[in-house]
Amino acid sequence: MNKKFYITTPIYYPSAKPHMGHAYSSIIADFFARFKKIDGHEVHFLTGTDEHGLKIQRSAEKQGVDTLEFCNKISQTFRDLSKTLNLTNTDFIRTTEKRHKKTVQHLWNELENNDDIYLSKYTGWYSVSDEAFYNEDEIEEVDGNKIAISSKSNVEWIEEESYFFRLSKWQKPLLNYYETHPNFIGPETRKNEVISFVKSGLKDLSVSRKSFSWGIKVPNNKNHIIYVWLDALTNYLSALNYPDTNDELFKNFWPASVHLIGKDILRFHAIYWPAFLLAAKIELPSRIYGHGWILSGEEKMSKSKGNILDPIEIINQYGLDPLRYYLIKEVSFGNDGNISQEKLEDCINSDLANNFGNLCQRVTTFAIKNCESKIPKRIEFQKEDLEILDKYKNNLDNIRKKIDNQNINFYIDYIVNSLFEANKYFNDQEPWKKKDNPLRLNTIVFTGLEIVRKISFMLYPIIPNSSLKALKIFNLTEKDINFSSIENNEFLAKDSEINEIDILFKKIEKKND
RNA sequence: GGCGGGGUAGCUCAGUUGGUUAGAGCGCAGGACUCAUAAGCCUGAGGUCAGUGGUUCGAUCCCACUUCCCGCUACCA
Repeated sequence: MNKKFYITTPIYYPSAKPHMGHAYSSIIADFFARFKKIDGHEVHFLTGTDEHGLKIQRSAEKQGVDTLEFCNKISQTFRDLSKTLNLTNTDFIRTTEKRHKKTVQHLWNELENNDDIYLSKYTGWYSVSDEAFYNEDEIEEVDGNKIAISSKSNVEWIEEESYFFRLSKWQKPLLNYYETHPNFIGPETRKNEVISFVKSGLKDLSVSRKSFSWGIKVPNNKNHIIYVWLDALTNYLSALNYPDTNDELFKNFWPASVHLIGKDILRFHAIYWPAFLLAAKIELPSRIYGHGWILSGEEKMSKSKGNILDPIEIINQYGLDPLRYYLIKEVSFGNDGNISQEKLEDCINSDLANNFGNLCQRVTTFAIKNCESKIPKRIEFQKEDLEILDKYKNNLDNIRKKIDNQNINFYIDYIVNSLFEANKYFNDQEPWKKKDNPLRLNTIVFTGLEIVRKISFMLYPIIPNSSLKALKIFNLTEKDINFSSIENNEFLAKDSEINEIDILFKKIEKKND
């Protein structure tokens, strides 16, 4: 039986068009999905859109369009983004789909039957203009009017009937779970935040709303709709056809291997979600990972600052793979990352064009000119050849381990180092001086080609299109890529034709200022 | 305010369970080569590892204080 891997992105809230943060989450998820795929796993990779809630309803009203039509349109832009980013997602779920409603209502019933949901009243100081509730200590009285201290807007006392989830009951089980499953939340600092939050005490959670209608109805009370988070989180299950636990998808892929999310929604994933699952007696996902934000030059991107880097525009200008590579390489995974167009250009020139692209080119061209355009047949490895080739062999398990710990930076640093070594190898061996020694020349060329092939395999999860382009040198295609085969030093078919390839990455001409 | 993380080369960041000359990439300067996208390779410049005090034979790494930055501190997601 194949090993299974189930990874999810957040489902995106389509109240606005996709931005770099969405692109980042998706690209990273795709990286893991592709890596696991070439490492022999059966992969389920889910992304989608979260389409309920007051904000969506209002946005649609504002534009005077039907709410579902509004969602259809914006959800499509996210579907398009998946294409643009070349994601290998195996499904795309929308919370407005029937399959999802069915699952959410089933889960609701489970929770209610287990006495984890009860009907009560929600009370609090509400500001209509802020759309927010405030605590007693966040308001003050001025001229007999209650106002919110932070925004100075009027607040009114609201009492609304609401269903509650007994979150408080799960405080101890959650803490216990965190302790017995130290890898449940990553990275470590986020885990600490979550734990300290839970330790500070959990109140029951209001899980229904009466004030608006755009959502999934509470099964036995049509006046209420289900709180968006209980709704949204459930997508990870509905995409596997839960509650049909005999369904192949569910049997194969639950519990999820990784829910990849941004740090801003960690609480919902690391506290509410596991609490819901515990209450419904469903197994918990293996890992929740909250990555950082993508910032533009130290600041959050904002229109007024004019520092927005729109993923689509960047891709149109530089291409997809450079963006994928840059985001994965330059952002220290787990932390916030500062990106800039200038750094992106530097990265393209030094890493992709000069280092990887040029390596492919120099080795290939040399082989074409000196080995009759064929992969050398007669070779005899020497110490220095095996030294560089065997290094890969000895690192595969280590790389797998690092990937399972989401240590993306290790992975890409390993590749970059390999590129330096490869270029150095070719330099030191000086095959252009070995024209009177065909055996040696052939061996060096073969070794060079093997290295290009190994590195191209490793680069596939990061820059799939470029990797495949490079592999055309050897007539290799996607189905040939196999991570384990990196330890094979004689993978390439000897005596087979070598193809000339176009330049992989064009250098960016930088402006002089 | 409380809890947590952090301040390391011009820039982005690693690292040290305390031990002789503190690392990488980019950028910068010089050199040898020429297969290659004037790419690659070699060498070098550049840091009082935020500050002060303490523990220690010895601290960038441990402790205390100071200072600056950031995150979390429940129902907008």
